Amino acid sequence: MRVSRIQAEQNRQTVIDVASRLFREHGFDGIGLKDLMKGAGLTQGAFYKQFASKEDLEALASRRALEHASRRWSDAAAKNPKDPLGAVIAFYLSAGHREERMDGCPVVALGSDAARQGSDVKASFEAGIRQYLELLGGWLGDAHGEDSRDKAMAVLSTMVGAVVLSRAVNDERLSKQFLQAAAESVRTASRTMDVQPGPHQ
Amino acid sequence: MRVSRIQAEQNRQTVIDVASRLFREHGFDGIGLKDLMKGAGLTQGAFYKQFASKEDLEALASRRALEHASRRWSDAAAKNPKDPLGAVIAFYLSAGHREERMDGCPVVALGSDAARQGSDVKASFEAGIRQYLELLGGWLGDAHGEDSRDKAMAVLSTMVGAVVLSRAVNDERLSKQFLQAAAESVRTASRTMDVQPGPHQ
DNA sequence: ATTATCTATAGATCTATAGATAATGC
DNA sequence: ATTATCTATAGATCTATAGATAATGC
Repeated sequence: MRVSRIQAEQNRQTVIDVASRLFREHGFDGIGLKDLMKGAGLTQGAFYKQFASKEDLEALASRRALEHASRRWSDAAAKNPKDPLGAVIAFYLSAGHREERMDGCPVVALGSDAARQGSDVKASFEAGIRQYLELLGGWLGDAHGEDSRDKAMAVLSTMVGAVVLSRAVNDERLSKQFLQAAAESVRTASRTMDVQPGPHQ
Repeated sequence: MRVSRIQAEQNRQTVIDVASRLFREHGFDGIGLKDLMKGAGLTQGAFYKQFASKEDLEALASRRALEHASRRWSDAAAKNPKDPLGAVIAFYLSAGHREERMDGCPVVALGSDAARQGSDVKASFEAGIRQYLELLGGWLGDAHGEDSRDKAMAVLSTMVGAVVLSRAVNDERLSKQFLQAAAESVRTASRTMDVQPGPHQ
């Protein structure tokens, strides 16, 4: 029954990957250890040799999910260096992203849940959110410092909120409108920054 | 053990009120029927004479929570008719609202959870969200129709996203910045509307 | 007679632990 | 000898139902 240390480590990574997807799909409280382990091809008994508790895995899986998410932003930006923000908006505020809860942004999928969790889970979210902000700040006119950071925070808020709202309603038309209105608003806000240095300095 | 029809109806309403708060605090999956009923001073056995299922109560409690929330917006606006949007922003994007998960905006507290629920819960959210939009639209320059609706959707997205993000991080400073940056952004967006009719029309 | 609520329970599931097993790593 | 995983289980909790009880409503 025992496997090699390398295999064990790979199993551990698989569990984290699987959990990062299944937590997004079902919520932290919506899926049990048995099904999480089954998703990685293991049984529940193997869990506690790898993780201290379910909460431990929640924090690790959140970190993993947010790392993937910000890498996705970087990748989209790299493919469209002329308009990195536009590239990110194009997929983030799309119906496709709205539908892929399991692989989509973890802030949208688990943001309400994260607010109820302990500081380990929140630390994972905070690290990922800071990464989002760093990327956005770089695309929103980098000379202004404070100002571009505030703008990045407002833009991230708009993006996250729009997808949360688009997933919380039944009406496809209304749902789509949230995504489109947010995209329009973010584009306008970023253009305003380019043209006009703003009140600060 | 039997109570009057009037008392029974009041008990039912109490259960819905209690659930609207406890679901926001713990999530739909984070609290059981036993504790929900105990919160209303009843036992679990009384539940199924009043509600068809837990999901049924989830939908009713969501509707109740959103009704209270949009009434709170109306009340804040009524107390400050010169600047209704400013009044709503002042409490919605405050540290106080961030802390009161149990009584705060249900879209923030349960938005991620709602995305995983059935169409009854989503219908409750949709109705409440439409009410939010109607209020916002009225405060964002009413002559433009389509345009003010898009603006309302973007503003609501920013507000919801900012509070979700402010609750998902440990760092108080970062958390507060999300609220402040969103407030600044929404104020700017609403001012832009007043001064300038926009590209449409 | 009806019925809102109670106690009790069925049956499933949850997190976590214990002990067995079999392959690794020394 | 160590240990990653397995089966099995403890003890708690979950949703939902059954039957008893006692007060209402006719």
